[in-house]
Amino acid sequence: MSIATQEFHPAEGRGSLSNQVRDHLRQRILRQEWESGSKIPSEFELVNDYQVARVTIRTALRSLEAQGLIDIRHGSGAYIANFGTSIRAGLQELRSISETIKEMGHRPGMVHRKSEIRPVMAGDAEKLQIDLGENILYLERAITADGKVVAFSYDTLNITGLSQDVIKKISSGSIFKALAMVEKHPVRAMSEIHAIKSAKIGWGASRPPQGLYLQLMQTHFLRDGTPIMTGSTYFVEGRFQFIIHRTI
Amino acid sequence: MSIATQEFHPAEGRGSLSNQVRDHLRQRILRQEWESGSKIPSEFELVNDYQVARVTIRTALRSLEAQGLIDIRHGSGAYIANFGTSIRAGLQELRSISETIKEMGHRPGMVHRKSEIRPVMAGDAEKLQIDLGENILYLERAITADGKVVAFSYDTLNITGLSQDVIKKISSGSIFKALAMVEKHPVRAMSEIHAIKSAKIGWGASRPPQGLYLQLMQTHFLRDGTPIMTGSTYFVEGRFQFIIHRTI
DNA sequence: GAGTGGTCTAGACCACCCT
DNA sequence: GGGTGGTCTAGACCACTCA
Repeated sequence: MSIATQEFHPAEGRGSLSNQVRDHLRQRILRQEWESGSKIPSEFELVNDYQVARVTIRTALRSLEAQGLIDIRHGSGAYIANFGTSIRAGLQELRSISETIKEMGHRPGMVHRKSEIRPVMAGDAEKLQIDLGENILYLERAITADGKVVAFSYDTLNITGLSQDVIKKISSGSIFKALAMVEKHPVRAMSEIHAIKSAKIGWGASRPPQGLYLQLMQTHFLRDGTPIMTGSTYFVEGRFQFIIHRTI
Repeated sequence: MSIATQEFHPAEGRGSLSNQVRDHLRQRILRQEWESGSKIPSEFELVNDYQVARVTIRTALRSLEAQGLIDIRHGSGAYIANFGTSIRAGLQELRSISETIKEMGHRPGMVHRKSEIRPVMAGDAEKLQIDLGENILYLERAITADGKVVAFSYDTLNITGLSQDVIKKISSGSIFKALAMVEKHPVRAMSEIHAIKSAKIGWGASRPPQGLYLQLMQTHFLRDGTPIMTGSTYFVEGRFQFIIHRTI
């Protein structure tokens, strides 16, 4: 009948309505409002609860299915999927890694190893659509869960137009949060996926001995299509479960 | 104005209308009806050309964007993306690998190394939702492009209810084609993605010396939700370009 | 300001599951 | 046959781009 655990208040500037519904439902799922394997309310019930069109509910549900959180069965309903305690992420969704780690019940962390402003290199200049010689911000970071490294990230940011204050925040804290402050939230990314084994990637004590990673080579874009960041994130094989729901 | 290169005839049994439109547009793109970087017709023009609703056109275009074939810019239009000659595949789309290789202008091939009927093992029984002791079809295949191996595949098929004839076809030719004959087309798959390095994977002369692969551990499902096949495909790192379009 | 893509709505019809 | 998901339509309004 009613929306449990917490009210739903569609808000300005929090993304599309369907994404707001999706995020609300995701929280309800991750807080275990429904047991694993059990059925969530039907689309018609959700339409009533959230007071939105059915297509909007469906878009949200499809997205949750792509994240591996629910399993939709034609003519029957949508069921909570099994997703133990491993940190699971749907690949087609652009989300903060730290946010995902937190939602999955682990303690996220971030260690900045290097952050420097220097002229852009040729390949990155093309990807960021800026002129050679312009300054960029280069970052090397490690992302941790419960103190253990899950990924190493090497990124190049287009900082033209950003204030010193914002650049400082990016260099020390969360990139996404700092960019959000100045309305420069990345909304999409094109990624290439590779397997890589190298002893040159990463640093520190919790660097995996075998040096095996799932590499996401990506460029992030703002709403207006401007590239804002390009680089590679190396996920330590086995510490992060990437899933993908494939359809015809 | 009109639909170039070839007529569009929506047909029964060829999937949803939006997928038919998507496939028709994909062919037009891959046949280079438009130059790289140039603009394709607007949504309103396509609505007129294909005589379908705008939402249907949009669904098709979004799918092509996810495949990395076009680049959609708000307020401006959809443009043909750059995708050289490398074999590129969008991960979220469930397609025949051979079909993708062919469409990208290469010569696909398949080498069956092993195919045997034997009792199912514990892990696979659970994934295929069948009882322990039931017979399955186990396959080991190599997928080639221009004679060079791009992937090794180890799969277990649920063959309950399949005729000897169909099983024989599966064992020697294309799984998808054989299953399509008996209306058992897989329509979706849940995949886990891993990086793996192992000398035990693959066989033959064109096995990569470094043994580095992108592993897709997947289970395929029929339209009614029944699992039909489970297994792993190991893509030789560097010979297949997997991309993914990520959005908020 | 005209053109274009982004999103949402309300309603319709169909296919499928279950009892 | 009633409930549920899958798809499509027609129309609306908004945000963005570009001349």
